[in-house]
Amino acid sequence: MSMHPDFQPKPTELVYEAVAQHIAARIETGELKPDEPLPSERRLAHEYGVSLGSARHATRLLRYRGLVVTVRSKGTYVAERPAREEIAHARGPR
Amino acid sequence: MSMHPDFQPKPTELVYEAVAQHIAARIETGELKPDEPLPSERRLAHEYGVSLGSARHATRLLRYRGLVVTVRSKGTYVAERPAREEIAHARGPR
Amino acid sequence: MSMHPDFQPKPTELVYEAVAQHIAARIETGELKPDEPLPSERRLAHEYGVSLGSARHATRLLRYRGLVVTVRSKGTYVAERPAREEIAHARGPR
Amino acid sequence: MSMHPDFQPKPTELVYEAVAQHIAARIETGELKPDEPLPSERRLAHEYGVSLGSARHATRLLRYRGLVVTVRSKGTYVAERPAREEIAHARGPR
DNA sequence: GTGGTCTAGACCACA
DNA sequence: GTGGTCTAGACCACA
Repeated sequence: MSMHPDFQPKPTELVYEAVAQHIAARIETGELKPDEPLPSERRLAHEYGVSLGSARHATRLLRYRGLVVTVRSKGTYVAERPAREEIAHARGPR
Repeated sequence: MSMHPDFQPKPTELVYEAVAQHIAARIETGELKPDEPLPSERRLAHEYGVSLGSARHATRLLRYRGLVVTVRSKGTYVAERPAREEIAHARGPR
Repeated sequence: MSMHPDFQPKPTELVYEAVAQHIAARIETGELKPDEPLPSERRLAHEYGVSLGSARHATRLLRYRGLVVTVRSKGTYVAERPAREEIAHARGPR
Repeated sequence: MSMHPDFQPKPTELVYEAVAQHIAARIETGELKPDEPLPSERRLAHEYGVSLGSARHATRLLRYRGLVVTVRSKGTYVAERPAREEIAHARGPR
């Protein structure tokens, strides 16, 4: 169903949280680079085999966490590294 | 971003409505006078920092409201005062 | 290109008008019945091989002409016969 | 004025013919490759320092001569080689 | 050099 | 998963 073999949410997990963490990992590993666009929300929904609403919830979560920035009518982009680290600190060091 | 310092649409506002109201105010104050041409739609898009489509939507609105008249291939002009007042009355006094 | 073999707009025609008339004919023949939903605008765009904007323009036209009613977030439906006939009369018999 | 140093139409030449021939030469030399888009007509007008109308006249000429194909709302593209040669023959060998 | 039409495709509010 | 809004930018008809 999903195009991402690593993406196997446990039945107990929230689907949008699982998607968000999977995308976050793709950013962390550099597969998705700063200032590059994420796939569109429709495409993410399709790639992960989830509903459009869940894909949106996932990108909203990433936005709140500072990992991505959304430009209306243009797309959602991976945030630049400094912005991402500031946010990570605000939530406390790992 | 925009050349008009007063023009700061809130993210919740419709962009074309905000542009239309800003232009309407410029007509009201006499900055744009009867029978004078508005800036072209391309120029309005640039001045307000919006897409051509939104600028066109804004002038269409002003046309419906009787504030301007459009002549194809020529331009869009501020309507003469009587026409503007008729319309204003039809919608009821403020 | 398009899924509707009858749909062959001439290059001189307005695309959205051609799409609107083709859909109107499908309503007239009973292929699309009162209170039934039209295909979504995205689907219409795909079926007729036009952009989403043109498909939207076509349904807007049908709405103005009273042939369909649109419910936001739900879809666009074929208007009930009485409403359609009122409108047709208002424009005069053919 | 113009960005193309080679482009120096003689005062006796038709401007659009001179532009068309300059673009034809850019295709011939491979600077503009098959299936690649030409600059937009607005951009061509700017690059060659001519009016928008002259730029359009030039691309229309190239279209008649089979050197480019225009896709409405998309752009104008260098024709594939076979198509170009057929046309050249129809006009007689060089 | 204007307004008109059109493409392709993004996110948003809502149900 | 719909219609609504919006971006960016193409060619077209006309004056």
